[in-house]
Amino acid sequence: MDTKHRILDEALTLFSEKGYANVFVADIAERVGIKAPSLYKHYKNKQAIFDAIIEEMDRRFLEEAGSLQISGSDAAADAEIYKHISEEQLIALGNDLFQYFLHDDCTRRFRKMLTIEQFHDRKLAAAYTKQYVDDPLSYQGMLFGLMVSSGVLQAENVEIMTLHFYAPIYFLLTICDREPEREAEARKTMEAHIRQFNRLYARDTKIDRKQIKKNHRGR
Amino acid sequence: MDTKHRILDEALTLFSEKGYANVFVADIAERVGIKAPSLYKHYKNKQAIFDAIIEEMDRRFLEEAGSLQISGSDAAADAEIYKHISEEQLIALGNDLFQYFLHDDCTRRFRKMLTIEQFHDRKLAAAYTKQYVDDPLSYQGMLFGLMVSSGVLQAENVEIMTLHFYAPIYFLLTICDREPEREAEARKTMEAHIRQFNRLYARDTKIDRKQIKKNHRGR
DNA sequence: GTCTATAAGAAGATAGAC
DNA sequence: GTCTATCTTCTTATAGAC
Repeated sequence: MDTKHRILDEALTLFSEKGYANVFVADIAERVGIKAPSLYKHYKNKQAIFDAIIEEMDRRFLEEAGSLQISGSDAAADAEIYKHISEEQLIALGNDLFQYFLHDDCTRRFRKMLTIEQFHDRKLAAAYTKQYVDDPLSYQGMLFGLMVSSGVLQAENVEIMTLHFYAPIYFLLTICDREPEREAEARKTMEAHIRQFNRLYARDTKIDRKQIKKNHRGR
Repeated sequence: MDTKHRILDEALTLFSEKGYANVFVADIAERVGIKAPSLYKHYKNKQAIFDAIIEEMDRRFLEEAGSLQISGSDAAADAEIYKHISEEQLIALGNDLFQYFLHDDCTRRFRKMLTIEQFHDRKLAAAYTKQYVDDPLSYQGMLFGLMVSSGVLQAENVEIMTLHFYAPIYFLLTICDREPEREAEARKTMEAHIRQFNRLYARDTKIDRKQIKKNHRGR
């Protein structure tokens, strides 16, 4: 990786941990293995580094069109799978989504950076909402629409169904960003969430009430 | 309000908008109507102002024991209401919860401040998780437990049911913190969320499938 | 492209008068 | 308790040699 790109990488790491204002140009330079003044040969100033990160990630998201997709592959392929999805497949895909958001180092650091900087100006607020609210809801809403059409799931309101699927995942994600040691717990909760979600919305599953009572006592 | 307290108030406003590092002692002083050096007669340094805010809010939350309670009143009273809750009551209480979190100026600014500073150290991360994750889930979980016991609602897993109730509300709240102009939309979504939540978990409501199809076409 | 030296300016904090 | 003046330190950024 060339110096210009390594600067962005190290800056993103630092910005995502301490926030823009608490990171000094010298800190970034040190991690790259150069002195601060050398950095100005690559970027006009500190703000230009931040802007370059935003631009780079914008480009990346557009390229992949993937951060919002459950499977990460293309929409047409997803659509076919989702028309006949099983509970286990739904869980697997929820896990993939979680895995991607949490363990792709770039998306994780970028999300944390946006979390810290989201109130700084309207552009960053809009970027956050697009990445983590509107785009995921729109893409997943399309998939759930397919599932309802094909009769796998049923709902009064598909948008709310999508919210019921995504909001808990988002919620658990923010916990892991803040306290990574809670990841195992969050993963278990997410699996239980998706199972219960699937049963609530499944077309033909009748809930066995005796089973419910038994589970209840067992805990 | 005395100067000492006005300093905290103005500092909280600034910290919640710009983050600790981007707020200068002179900014706080100016809003209070004094000069920066005068401020040091009230607090040892800038950090002490931040710490005092955290302490003050801790004290406030303990006193009210209220940020986590759906109704804001005491738990015993809530419990009685919730044993026989109707859909409209559930919505009303969701609205109250939303109203409180968004429009109590102190809690809103404090939440935004913690959002910005949550990655700064483990104490702040823990404070965030306690306030906006564990305490609400614990309190609301207790209420939903009552509702299940009394037979108003049913669920395989009450903790997940609570997550299904709270996570969408939390999600909508973060949208409003970031982009207040989306509040009206968020309130509508929240009402639809609670209605659908109630129907999904209601004990005796059979979903009318013809009605679903009709609604679906109608949109 | 990287370095050393350094300028320029900001921001936190103190001294001491009133 | 509030002010003006000032100190100190830190941080960004530039100049200019190699």
